[in-house]
Amino acid sequence: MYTIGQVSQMFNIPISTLRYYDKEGFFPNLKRSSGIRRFDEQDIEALKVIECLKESGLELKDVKQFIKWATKGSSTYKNRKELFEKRKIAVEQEIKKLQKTLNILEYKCWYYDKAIKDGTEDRIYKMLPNKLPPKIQKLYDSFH
Amino acid sequence: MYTIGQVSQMFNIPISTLRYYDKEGFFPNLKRSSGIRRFDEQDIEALKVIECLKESGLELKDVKQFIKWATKGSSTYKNRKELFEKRKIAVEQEIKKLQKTLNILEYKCWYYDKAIKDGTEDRIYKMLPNKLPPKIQKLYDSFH
DNA sequence: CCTTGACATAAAGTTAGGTTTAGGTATTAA
DNA sequence: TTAATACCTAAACCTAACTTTATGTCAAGG
Repeated sequence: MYTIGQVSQMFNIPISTLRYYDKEGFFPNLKRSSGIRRFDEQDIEALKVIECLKESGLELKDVKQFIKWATKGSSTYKNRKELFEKRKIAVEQEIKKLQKTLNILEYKCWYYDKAIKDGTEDRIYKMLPNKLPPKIQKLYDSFH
Repeated sequence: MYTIGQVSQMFNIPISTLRYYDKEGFFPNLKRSSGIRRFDEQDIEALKVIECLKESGLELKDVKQFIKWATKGSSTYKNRKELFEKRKIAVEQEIKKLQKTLNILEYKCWYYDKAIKDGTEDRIYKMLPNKLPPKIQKLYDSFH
């Protein structure tokens, strides 16, 4: 049995966050003695689940939904799988988008590196795209 | 010369967003005739810059800083490069984190796929980590 | 003359996931 | 006895990038 302060230390999560999770209903079985929260193994397990699902990029409302399904047992495996499947597709798209972003940034870095060396941007502006270094041209093409 | 409605259509950006950008000072040279905003080529160029920098994942306050530097000329190439360099490193880290997230999600998908096939999670719980399929074991190890 | 539509403003609302504040209780140590 | 801790609550605040709302101006068309 742990107090909120102990759980906070064990998981390195602010007390305010634990209270917030409680208020949001993430510890359906949390007990109290004379008003003070007492976290038992079940509550600690619930917290581990929250942490893990947050790690996988789920929003809290999805975590909540997942917990509901999990307490309903084996009839909800499909729902749970679909939840992760959807999130997986979203993450794959996020990664793709960030890789495009990275191309832009690498181009920008090259651009200003050259501007610094030349002392001016003029020579870059006058450069035809097909005269760019091959690697840079690839970057350039990837977002134009 | 364009009205706000025309610009909104040309760029597919809500009118409210354009007004917001204006209020935030992103169109330092925007003219008005009898109270109505008139966007000229310069303002359109400014908007293109905003769009491009937002594409590269910069926050509006960084976009603002960049514009300030850009109007100061060649003496700020270094500042501008550093801005992109920093953002580049941040994006690389975001991608790494998402790839870890993806590993968790792929594991979860495998897990529930198997639970659906078995009709129960029990057999997975009893499975030793070194008895997992090699690909799944790799995923599992990557976040444990 | 009246309505429609495009423009304008200021201020409040939205979202998520908390954090901070103000005020109160209960136990314990000096 | 009083001071320090650790706990409690409700409600306000935070960030970013907008969006919505309420209200108003102005010109053209029927």
